[in-house]
Amino acid sequence: MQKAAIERNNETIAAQLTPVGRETVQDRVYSELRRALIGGLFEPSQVLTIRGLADALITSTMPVREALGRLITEKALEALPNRSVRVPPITLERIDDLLRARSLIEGEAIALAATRMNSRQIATVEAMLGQWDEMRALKHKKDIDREATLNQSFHFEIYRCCGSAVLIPMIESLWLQSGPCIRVAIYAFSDAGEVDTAHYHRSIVAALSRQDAQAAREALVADISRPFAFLRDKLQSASKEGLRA
Amino acid sequence: MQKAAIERNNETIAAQLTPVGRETVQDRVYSELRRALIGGLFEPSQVLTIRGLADALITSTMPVREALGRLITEKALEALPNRSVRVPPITLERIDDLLRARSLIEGEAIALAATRMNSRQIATVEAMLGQWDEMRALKHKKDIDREATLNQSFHFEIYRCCGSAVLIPMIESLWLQSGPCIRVAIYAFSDAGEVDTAHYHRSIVAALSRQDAQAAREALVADISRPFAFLRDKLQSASKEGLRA
DNA sequence: GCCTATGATTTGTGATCACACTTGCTTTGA
DNA sequence: TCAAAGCAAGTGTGATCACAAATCATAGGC
Repeated sequence: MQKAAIERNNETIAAQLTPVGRETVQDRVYSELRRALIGGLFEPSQVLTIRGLADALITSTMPVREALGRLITEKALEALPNRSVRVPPITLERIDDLLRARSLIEGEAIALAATRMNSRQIATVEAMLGQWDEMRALKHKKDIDREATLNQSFHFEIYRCCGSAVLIPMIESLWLQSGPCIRVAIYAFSDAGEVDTAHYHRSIVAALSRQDAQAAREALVADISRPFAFLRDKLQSASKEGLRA
Repeated sequence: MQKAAIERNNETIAAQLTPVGRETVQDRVYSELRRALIGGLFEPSQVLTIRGLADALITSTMPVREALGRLITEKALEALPNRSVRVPPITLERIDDLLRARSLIEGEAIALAATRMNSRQIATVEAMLGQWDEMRALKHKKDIDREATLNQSFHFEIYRCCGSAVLIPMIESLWLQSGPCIRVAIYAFSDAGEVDTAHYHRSIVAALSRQDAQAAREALVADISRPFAFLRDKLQSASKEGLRA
């Protein structure tokens, strides 16, 4: 019987080869736009055009328009009555609204994670803490993008442990929505001698490692509140300036 | 100066005319599919094809594929690795997951609404309660669709008062995701002599009218838990049957 | 000089076509 | 008789075209 031998042969080949994956152009465009939005590459109120993005990404309009449609439904972008699309502007109400939603949902996610993380998973996030300190020690000209990426990985590594397939996409949507706002705040931070972010992360990890859900939630809320509060103050003083002028 | 007169004239005309709206085909397709999903017209695990839907809706494939893409990003539909799309199947984990998320977010929304609703808004939902009783009294062959629609209006009328532009789309997404599950439960309910839904709604309105956020939240959670719990039991006994067979 | 109207350009939307991949059935060969 | 190869129908994806609406610029009139 040849069959079993052929089967075995195929299996050894399969073990050595890594699946090639069949990502569509649309998926790549979508991911790229997500990355740009969370990273704050687009500024609030900026208008995006299908053809402009298609040219920038070197594709046709088709994948771009579908990606834009998806981003609009998750409120990462906004469809104006003129049918043009822009990244949502920052308002005081929106900042408070986003912060409340993020505290609620990410708080719930981390509380769940606190009761479910095993020691290996905790070790992973602890290692990321180390990475963070390391980068900080080197202090190579404040690489904001790397810091932001690491921060994102840190949070989502934890959220993934909550075991909820419903909450995680919602958190991603919230990050997408708050991305442009946060980036504005981060830049302002970096000018105004920022406070120690690592401190909050350390208390999060500490709470997780002793399975203290409530403490983890509180530490997380403190962590994500900081840039929002900063941005809030900045916006309020700016609007006062505007009134005075 | 004619200008002011013309302006006035235009305004009086504008006051009499109702905006015609420029809904695109894509929007209509999207709304229609949403309605179908929340209403449970599609059953869990059912596969949907672009061309099939386009034929059913009498349009081309273009609006349909964009609408499907949007529904996939909000997890109302599921993209299989084969690139075909289906409505997500029901599992026990998913039921618990959805119920937890809905309790959390809709609970927060109603708690916010409880502190913000004015007497006119409360009167509106009270009136809906009356409508409900009325329909119930007539008892015309248990019009499940009308009941479901009224139930949806009742809930969203309240949620709209929470004043959060972030929470409401999330709630809509959750209804979209739980629509197919709920419908299965509702049908089972109607077979198994259902309990009094109106009771829960009455206690919700009572809590709202005395601005008791905590009581409103609890009543709401009890209301939305019921079909989920029912479905959960049904699924568990079904899987036991499956094992026995 | 400022406002209004007319034209050109840009932009989103929908339809159609071409292509690649999947799926299911039929046929063929051992 | 059964399994594998091959063929055909179906399906998603991306590109291009046609059209309508919006935006912008320029010219004309008060």
